[in-house]
Amino acid sequence: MTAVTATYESPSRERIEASILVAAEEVFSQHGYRGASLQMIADRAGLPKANILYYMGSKQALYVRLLNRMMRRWNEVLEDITPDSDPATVLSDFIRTKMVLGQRYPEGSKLFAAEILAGAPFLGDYLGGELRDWVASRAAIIHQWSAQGKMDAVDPRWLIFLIWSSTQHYTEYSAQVSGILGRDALTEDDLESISTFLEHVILKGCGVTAPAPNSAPKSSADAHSVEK
Amino acid sequence: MTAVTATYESPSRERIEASILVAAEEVFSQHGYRGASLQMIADRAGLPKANILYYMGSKQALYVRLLNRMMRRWNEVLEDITPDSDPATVLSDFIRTKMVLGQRYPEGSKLFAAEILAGAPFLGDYLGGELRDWVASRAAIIHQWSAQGKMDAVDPRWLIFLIWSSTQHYTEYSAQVSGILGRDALTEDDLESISTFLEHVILKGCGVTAPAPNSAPKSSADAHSVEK
DNA sequence: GCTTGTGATGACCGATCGGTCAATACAGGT
DNA sequence: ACCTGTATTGACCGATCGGTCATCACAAGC
Repeated sequence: MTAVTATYESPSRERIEASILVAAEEVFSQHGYRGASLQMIADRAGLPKANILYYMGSKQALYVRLLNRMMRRWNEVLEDITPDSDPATVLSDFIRTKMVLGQRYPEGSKLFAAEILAGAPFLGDYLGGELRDWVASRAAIIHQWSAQGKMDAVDPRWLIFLIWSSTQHYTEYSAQVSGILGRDALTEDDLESISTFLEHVILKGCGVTAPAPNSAPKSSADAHSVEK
Repeated sequence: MTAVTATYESPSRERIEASILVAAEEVFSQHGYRGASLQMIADRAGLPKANILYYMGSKQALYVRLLNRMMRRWNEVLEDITPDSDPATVLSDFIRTKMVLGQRYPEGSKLFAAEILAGAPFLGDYLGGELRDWVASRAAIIHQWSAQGKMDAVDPRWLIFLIWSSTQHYTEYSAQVSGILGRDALTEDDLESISTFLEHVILKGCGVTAPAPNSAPKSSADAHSVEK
């Protein structure tokens, strides 16, 4: 093999791989690992089945690759916070970031959900390791906020789970939500309305005082209006 | 056929059917409709595969029967509320009932979740019909509560979804929750702690005055019995 | 023009899928 | 003993599963 061509990643290859990943994410997220078939993925990608295996190696490798990609997307938005951070700003950012993430990668979010439903056979280590540490560190900071009187003395873990569940609901249960609302999909207004609602209820419910005095960088976070 | 024996439902038959339903609920909830196989169900039930078909007719009939059973369980705990009901009591009961329901039927809850993830191919009509009406009627009452100044002017639909998502999270994401907590399963104390947390945050977050700490009949303020 | 490495794919493999069926066992009524 | 309807199950069906492989197309280097 000539070194020149070997190190060169053909752009067509990248495009093909990307289309396979998109198709696979759709199928896996709908039917889970076992329920998905390479034939369905191939049909959706407009390729013969053998090509899927040529580019991805195996069904499992393709699945793991999708999971890793989703974990990477997740990690990209994990910002650092300190006990000195303003709880209102941090929690508000957290809620809105999770909402945006679920809307940006709906198939990836559903893929993750299906993996958890199946008992996390491939993500068990991640949950008990990396993610567990992330939760522990955040929980410690939230705990300090409580100790400093910045918010109610709630269990930080339950608060984190509350934000996760309430935001992810709108991507993973999109079939239920749109079925009940009688709409095909959520509109931009819906999403803003939901984000504002969650912000209002969770911040107020945790006894967090109004947003930071210095919320300059944030543009959309100060849209709260509902008050009693 | 002799009428005597024909109308008689053998108790052994009921026992066998029940064991099949239990096994099938486990497999379907983990792998979804497509990912589940009759062989897996048969093995878990300790029966030959042909018996599953003999008792249940087909894979789809078995699946639909499980879904209907879960919907029935759900409907059993849907109590009637009126605009005169106390919001704190109703919302508190709602939260705790949903938590108990998820713990009592974890496999059924996951089955439901997998069905929604797959796009609700079998429950589409239910979501857009019966359940949609249920949500609409509850939303109307919650809206009246807001108008009467009993709580903040939040969108009732988002509130209902919030309670659904935050409670179901602990059954459907049990693999994630226990992985992060480093525990095999949630304890009784965990469940009480979570229920109290959700009650606190959601009621306070919606501007509802807190009810009695226990789910027992109210003691403080307007002790007005809600039940029929 | 021949070689070589990469991309592409139909044909095929054994295993498993949902489902059918014939054979068998068995209990109750006559 | 015989008949009849139910219960049980191994064997089998065509379809599909994930995966392999031989073959072919094609562009680059010699």
